[in-house]
Amino acid sequence: MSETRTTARVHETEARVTPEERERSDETNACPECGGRVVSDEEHGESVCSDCGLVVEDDEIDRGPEWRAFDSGERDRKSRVGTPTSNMMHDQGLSTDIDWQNKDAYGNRLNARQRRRMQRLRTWNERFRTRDAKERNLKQALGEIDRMASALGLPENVRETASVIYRRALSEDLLPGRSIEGVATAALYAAARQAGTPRSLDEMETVSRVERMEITRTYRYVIRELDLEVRPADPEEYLPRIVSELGLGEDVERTARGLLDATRGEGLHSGKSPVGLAAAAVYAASLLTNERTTQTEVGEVATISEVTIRNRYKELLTVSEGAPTV
DNA sequence: ATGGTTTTTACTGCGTC
DNA sequence: GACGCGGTAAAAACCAT
Repeated sequence: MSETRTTARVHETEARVTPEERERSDETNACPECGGRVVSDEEHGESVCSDCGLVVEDDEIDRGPEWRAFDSGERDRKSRVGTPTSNMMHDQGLSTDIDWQNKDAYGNRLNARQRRRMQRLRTWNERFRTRDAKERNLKQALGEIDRMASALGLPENVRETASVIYRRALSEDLLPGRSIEGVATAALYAAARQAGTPRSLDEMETVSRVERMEITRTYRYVIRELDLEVRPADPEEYLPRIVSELGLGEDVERTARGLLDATRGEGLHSGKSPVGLAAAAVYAASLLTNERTTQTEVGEVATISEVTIRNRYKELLTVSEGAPTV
């Protein structure tokens, strides 16, 4: 879905043309036949040459009132100029509303047969409209997912997964009451974890437009409702990124991985934040391999406090004492 | 809502460059 | 003196109940 760029621009905002400008521009327009002056005939939506009568443009939209009006009251009633269309409305304000009252245009009551008919029309009209709303919703969400994913440097397949999750959430009606942003973020968060390239909540928070609490709440909700199975993130999955962001070498990563493996069964990992463990492992490994870095630096790229790194890395080293790694 | 656990914040002292 | 590091206490956040 990467190449699906929206090619169809909805509507270029049309420059408003005041009647005066139209008059003026018409003056300058020459008739292609006889070279005479072309004037616009608003009443019929045509542009006509005043000399030879050639109709130059006949498909203009006539924005004028429907009939001639002789006084202001009549003008109000007969004008067909309504609310301007706007891109703020997803359908440009052009969708149809079918009145709930069972009356015809003259205010007369409809008979039973007509009422049933109208009821059916209402139903379908509503169905089409909500389908449109979902499409629009999806479009926005996918854009959002794309934006966040690239900000976090997440690969293509994660975006795929995220959009699948989002689609499912949408089709199971999980959206009402929740923000598009929030669900999109939750979907991406889940997708990243499933793909083995997790991003911490802090990172998600920095690229998302919704705040942490909503992300977690929505995330839990989505996971539960869709029965997504997400294992707790493995600290090792954070290693490559932390290491590379610090510009450390391959053996640091290997050593860190060794430390994590060596301590895996010791109950050290459970209940602790995976990022914290990973950060600590990297720091410890940097000591072991003499590729120095500082706790502060590691903490920064992993968004973890130095205190946590200190606590974790001491545990890592003492527990893995017996089994020297490399 | 509550309590237990983990993480963060803020502050301190020590040693080194 | 700035910096990296270690430690502590209290606050905040998180999670299961």
